[in-house]
Amino acid sequence: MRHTKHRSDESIEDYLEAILSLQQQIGNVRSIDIAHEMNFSKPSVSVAMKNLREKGYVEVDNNGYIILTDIGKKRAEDVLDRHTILTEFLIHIGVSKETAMEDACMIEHDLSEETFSAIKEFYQKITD
Amino acid sequence: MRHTKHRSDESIEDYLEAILSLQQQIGNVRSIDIAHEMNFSKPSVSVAMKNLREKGYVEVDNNGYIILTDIGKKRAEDVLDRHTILTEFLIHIGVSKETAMEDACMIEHDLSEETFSAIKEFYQKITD
DNA sequence: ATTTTGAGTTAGTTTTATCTAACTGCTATA
DNA sequence: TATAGCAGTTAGATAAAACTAACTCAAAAT
Repeated sequence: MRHTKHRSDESIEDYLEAILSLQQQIGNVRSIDIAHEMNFSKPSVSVAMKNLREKGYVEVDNNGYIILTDIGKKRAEDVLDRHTILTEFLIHIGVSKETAMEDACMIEHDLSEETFSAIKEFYQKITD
Repeated sequence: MRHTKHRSDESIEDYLEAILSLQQQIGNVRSIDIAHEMNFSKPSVSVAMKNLREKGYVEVDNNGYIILTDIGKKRAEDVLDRHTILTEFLIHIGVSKETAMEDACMIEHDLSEETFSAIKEFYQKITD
């Protein structure tokens, strides 16, 4: 037996999000940067990058820089987009910035497309 | 190294919530009822109940019925309360009932007290 | 030129929560 | 009364994602 609702690929999305975010901040991204950013050990990131590579989300160039593939970039942007909107929404309804960011991070992987869209539209409506 | 933000006791809370919900529906609750409700195997539930017992959340009487302790009941009610409010909020902003329930279930464990309160208050405000 | 440092990998461990298989023991039915 | 079935448990397997220890290898510093 298997639970029907999966917590789908939360770890993958966290890594992709961190990679994109780091790219925007510092340009070229290495494994070690991800480790520092996420507070994980080097081996954890090494194994995770191998996984992302095998799934076609990233490539690694000769200098060890991690490059998002098209699908990797798309997924990373999706997650970051969710993160941003959720954070803004939570701040708008009175949550402190820090908590809003933390909680957005917790739930950004779990919300269905339907719910995310609804929140997005609702937020746009109330911030007119 | 350890991630700072824990996905705290999600499984425990899911079981407690199911127990309370079943109590309300059918009265006395056995392990097998939980297994059916949650679509888990009997051994999974058996082990989980042992865990809940050791943590002081439930007791089991001579007939095999599972009783929530005071702290178990409190925590179960907390989770169910979150579940209800979140579901109502999502429905209110246009999410279908089914998706709202599913998504509430996914995020009810993760939101901070601060965020949950903010959503609760916000929801009360907009439904006046 | 040797040593140190830094990045990355490999191997093996841990934890958690699921699973299946197989057992116990009670209850009810044939 | 014997058997069948149901609830619960135990033992062992699996999977994911983290960890530490220890290695390689190249670049930088002494």
